[in-house]
Amino acid sequence: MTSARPSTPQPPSRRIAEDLRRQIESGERSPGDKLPSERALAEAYGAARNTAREAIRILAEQGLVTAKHGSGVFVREPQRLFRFGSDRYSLKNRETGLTPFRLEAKKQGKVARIEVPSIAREKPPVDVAERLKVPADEESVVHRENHYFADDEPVQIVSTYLRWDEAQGTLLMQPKTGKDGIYGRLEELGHVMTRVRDEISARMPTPEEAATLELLPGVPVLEVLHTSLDQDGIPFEVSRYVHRADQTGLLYELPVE
Amino acid sequence: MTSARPSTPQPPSRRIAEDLRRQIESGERSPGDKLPSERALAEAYGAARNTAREAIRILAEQGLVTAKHGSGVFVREPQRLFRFGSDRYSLKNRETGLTPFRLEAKKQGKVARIEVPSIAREKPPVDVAERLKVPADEESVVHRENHYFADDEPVQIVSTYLRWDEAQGTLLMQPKTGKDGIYGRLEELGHVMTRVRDEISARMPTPEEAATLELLPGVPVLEVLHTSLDQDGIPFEVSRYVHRADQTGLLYELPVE
DNA sequence: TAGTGGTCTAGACCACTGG
DNA sequence: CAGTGGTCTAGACCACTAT
Repeated sequence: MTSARPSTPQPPSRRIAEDLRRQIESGERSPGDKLPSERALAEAYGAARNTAREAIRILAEQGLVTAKHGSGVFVREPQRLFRFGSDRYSLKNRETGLTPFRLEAKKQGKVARIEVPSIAREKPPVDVAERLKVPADEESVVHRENHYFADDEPVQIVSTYLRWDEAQGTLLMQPKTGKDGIYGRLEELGHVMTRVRDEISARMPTPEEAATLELLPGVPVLEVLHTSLDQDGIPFEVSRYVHRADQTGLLYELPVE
Repeated sequence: MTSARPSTPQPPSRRIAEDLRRQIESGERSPGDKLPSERALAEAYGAARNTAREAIRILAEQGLVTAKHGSGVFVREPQRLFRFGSDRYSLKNRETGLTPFRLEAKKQGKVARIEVPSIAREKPPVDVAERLKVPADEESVVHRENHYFADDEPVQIVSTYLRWDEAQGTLLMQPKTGKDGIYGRLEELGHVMTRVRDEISARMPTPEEAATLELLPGVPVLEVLHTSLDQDGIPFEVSRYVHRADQTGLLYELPVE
C-alpha cells in the first residue's frame, strides 16, 4: 500500500522542473538545446501553461536555462571564466605595458575595451570613506567609474575612489592617466603600493547593474572592495569591482604565515 | 496630453516592484517591515493578484524582501557578514586551539557546531583531481564532507579531498582528527603548508545546497576551490567551500610584488 | 505569418501562521 | 479562526523571432 517514496509529493511545477533538470544534468539535453515550448510542456504534463512556465522559471533561477523571447528556452552554455588574480596589482605586470584586464583578455583571445563614463568629485559611500579614511559627509573623493568590455560584451564595472586633495588638478582627473595608469601617478605622489586588502562578497545585481552588464536572470555578481595601502600603511586608493559571476572568477595565490 | 516620461511604459508588475523598491531604498520601509499583502497590493494598483505577486517575486530575486508563508512579505534585514580571511590557514591561529571557524563564530558571539556527515574513499571530481594531481578515474581520494553551523544555522559546506594512499588507516579517516586537525596530521606526513591557491566564484545554489544551507530564494553562494601546497610545491589537500553569500564574505590581505 | 516567450485576468483551493 | 503566501487553471493579448 505504502507507495515508493513520495515523502513530500512535489507540486507539478517542481516535478516538471526536476524532470528537465535531470535531463540536462544527464546530458540528455546539451548546452544550446532548445527545450519544449511552454505550451508543449503544459500539454505533455496535463497542466496549465502557467505551471510549465513556473517550472522554467525555477530552472532559470538556478542558471540552467535561458529564455529567448520569441525564440524558445535554451540550455545555458557553460561560460569560460575570466580570472582576475591576486597578481592583478603586481608591479611585474607593468613591464608588459598592458593593464591586467587587457592582459587577461589577450589570454582569452578577446579584444578589450575600457570606457570611462564619469570622473567626478563626490561624497564617498560610507564603506569607502571608512577604508580610505576620509570624511563621508564632504566631497572628499574623486570617483572614477570604468566599464570593461571583452569583444564588446560587458564584463565588469569598476568604481575607483581617490582623495580629492591629492587628485585635484592632476592626470588622475583625466580619462587618460598616462604611463602605468593611476598607480603610476599615485607613486609620483609618494604612494608605493605595498599591501592590498580585498573584501569579497556575492549578491544579486541591482537593476542598473543587470542592465549595464547585460545580465540574464539568475546570474549573481561578485563584488570586491579593494584597498591599496602604501609603504606607511596608509590607504590611498579604494575600488569597488562588480564582476558578472557567470564569466568571472577570482584567483588568490599567497604564502602562508 | 503627452504624459511625463514613459520612455518605456513598464508593465504593471515592474511598476509595482519599482514603487516598492524606491520605498525600501528611501527608508520609507525599514528592514523587518511587513509589506502590504499580495491581495492588498493588487487592489491598490487595480491589478490581479498574480500581477502583484510577480512584483514581489522581482524584489525577492534581488534579495530585497523575503516571503514568509502564512505570515507576510518582509523587507530583508541586512545580515552581519561572517568573514573568512586569508589568514584562515595561518599557523598562528593554532595557538588559540580553535579552528578558524570557531574563532570567527566566537567573534560574532555565536556558538559554532561542526558536523561530519561523511568520510569516504571516492573518485575525485575532475577539477579536484587536476589540482591534487591524482587520477580522476580511480578511487584515489578520501572525501571528508563537513557542515558548519553558527547558532544552529548552516553557514557553509566544506568538502575536503586528501590522497587515499596518505590518509588510509590514519586519523584522517576519522571524524576527530586530533590536535591541530587535518593540517596537524598532514604535517606529520611531511607536508608543511607553504602556499595556498584559492579560486573563487559565485553562482546560484543547487537545490541540494539550497536545502542544506536553508537558503532563501535569491541568495547566491560563494564557492572557493582551495589548494594547499607544501614546502616542495606539492599539492596535498584540496577543499571546496560553499558559503551562503548573504552571511559570508571573504577577506584577502596580501603583500604586493 | 506561425510559433515563441512575456504579461495579465479572475477566479480557485491548499498550507501555514498567528491570535 | 481569519489572513497570509504557494500553487494552479483556462483563458487572453502583446512583443519578438524566425521563416
